[in-house]
Amino acid sequence: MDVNDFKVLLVDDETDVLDFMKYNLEKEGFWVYTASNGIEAIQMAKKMNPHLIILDLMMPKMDGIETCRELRNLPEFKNTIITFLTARDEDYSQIAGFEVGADDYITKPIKPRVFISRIKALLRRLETNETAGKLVVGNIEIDRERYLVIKDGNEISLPRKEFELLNLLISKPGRVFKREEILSKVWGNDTIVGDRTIDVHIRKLREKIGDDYFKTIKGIGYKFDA
Amino acid sequence: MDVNDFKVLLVDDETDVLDFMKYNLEKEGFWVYTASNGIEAIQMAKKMNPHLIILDLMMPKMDGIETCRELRNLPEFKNTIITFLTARDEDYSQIAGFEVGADDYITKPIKPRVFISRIKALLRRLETNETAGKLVVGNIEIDRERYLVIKDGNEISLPRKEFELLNLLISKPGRVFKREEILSKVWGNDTIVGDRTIDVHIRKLREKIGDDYFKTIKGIGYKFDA
DNA sequence: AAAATGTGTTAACCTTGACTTAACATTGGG
DNA sequence: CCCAATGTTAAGTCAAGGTTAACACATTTT
Repeated sequence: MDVNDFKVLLVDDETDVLDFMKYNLEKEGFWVYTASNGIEAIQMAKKMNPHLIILDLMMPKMDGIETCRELRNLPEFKNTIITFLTARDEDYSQIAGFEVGADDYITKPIKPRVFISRIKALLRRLETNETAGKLVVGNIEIDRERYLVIKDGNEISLPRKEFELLNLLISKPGRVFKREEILSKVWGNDTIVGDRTIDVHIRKLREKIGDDYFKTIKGIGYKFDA
Repeated sequence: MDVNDFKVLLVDDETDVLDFMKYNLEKEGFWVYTASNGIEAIQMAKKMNPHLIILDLMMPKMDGIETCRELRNLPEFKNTIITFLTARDEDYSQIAGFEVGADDYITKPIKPRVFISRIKALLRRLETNETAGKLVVGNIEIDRERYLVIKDGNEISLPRKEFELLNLLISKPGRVFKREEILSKVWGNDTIVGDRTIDVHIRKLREKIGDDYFKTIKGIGYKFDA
C-alpha cells in the first residue's frame, strides 16, 4: 500500500491546527478529511473509512477520549489506528488515552517533519502486522520509538532519513521497493530530489549496517535481505 | 500494466478545468477522453471503456452523483474506478458520494503534482490485483515481489529484461509469442533493436533456467513449456 | 549569539554489468 | 542441398548505480 492510498481523518475544533496538519499531510500525498468535533468525526469516519484518525483531546461537545471510546465500540473501527493530539506534558491524557484504546499520541506544538514521520510510522503498522514499536529481522532489531538500530547487541543510531529508509526496506524483507516507491514513501510526493540521493543514503546504510544486507535490483530498486 | 495503457474519462462542464486536467494527464502518458455532461459521459464510457472516470459534481442536465449511479447500474462499469471532483469543503458531496459507489473524491482547486500522484494511486489499485504475487508453473516459481525465479528451491536472480521476457512467456505456458509481440511487450513499441537481441536473451534464459523450457517456433517466435 | 556538530542534498566523477551488436556457426524446412 | 532463420560468442556501449566531497541548513553546544 502506498502513502497515496492512506486516508486520514483529522479532528480538531481549532481551524488553524486543522489546516496546518491538513496542509502538511496533503503535501505528502495523504488523503485528508476533517471534522471539527466528535459528533462530526464519527459521521465522517463512517462515510470514509479512514486508516488513521487523529483526535484532539480538548474539544467542545464531545472530547477526544469520549469520541475514541465511541469509535472503538463500532466494529468497523476496531482496527483503525487512533491517535491523540495533546498539549505537551498534559499527563492526564497520556494515561486516560491509552485506556480507551488509542494507539499513540502526538504532542502540540506540532513540528511538521516529526509529525509526518510519526504518521508514517503509525501507518506502517498496517502494512507489517507488527504491533509494538520493535521489529526484529535476523540479527537486526529496530526500535522505532527510540530511532535506534541494534545489530548483534550494538546500538547504532541513524539520522532520520536513513532510519526511515531502512525502516521501509526492512518492513518487508526480501521485497523489492522501486525507486519511485521509495521516493514517495520516504521523501514524499512533491519533493524533487536528485537522482543520486537514494543511492547516497543506501550507501550510508551499507556502511553502518553491513554491505550485504542491501541488494540492488538494477533498473528497479532495492531490497533488504538477511 | 503501463501508464500508457490507462484510459481516463474526464467529465466536467467547465472547459478550462477539463483542459487543465487533460494536459496534465496526457503529459504523464495517459489516454484521455472527455465529456462535458452526464449524458455524454455515459455514451463515451460505453465506447471507450475507461479504467478511471473523474466526474465533476456540479454539472447541468445530470449531476455527478446521478451519473455515477447510472454508471454503477451498468455491469461493465462495476469495477471501473470512479472519483468525484468537488470544490473544497463541499460537505454534501462527501456524504452522498460514497453512498453512490464512488471510490474517492478530489478537491478543487487542482494542484498538478498532487492530482497526478492521486490518480496514479487510484490506478495502482487495479494494477496490484494483477501483477503482484507469485506464479508457479511446474517446478518453476516466479516471485514478482522479490524479483526472483525459484527453480527446485534454488533462487535465480535475473536481470531486468530477462526477467520480463521470462515473465511474458510464462504468463501463458504453451502459447507461442510472436517475435513482434515480444518486442512490443518487453522492449516497448518505440524501441528499435537488432534482430539478434531476442535470441540472445532467450539464450541466457536457457542457460540459467534450462534448455528445454524454451521452444523455438521457427519463423514465428518462442514459447515456454514444462 | 557564535561555534561546533549533524543531517540531507547535490554535483562531479568513477565503476560496473545489463543490454546490444556484429560476426560467424548452425539448423531445419522447403 | 540451400538459405533464411535462429544459435552462439565475445566484444563494445551506455546508462544505472557507486563513491566522494563539498555545500547548505538545522540543531545542539558552549
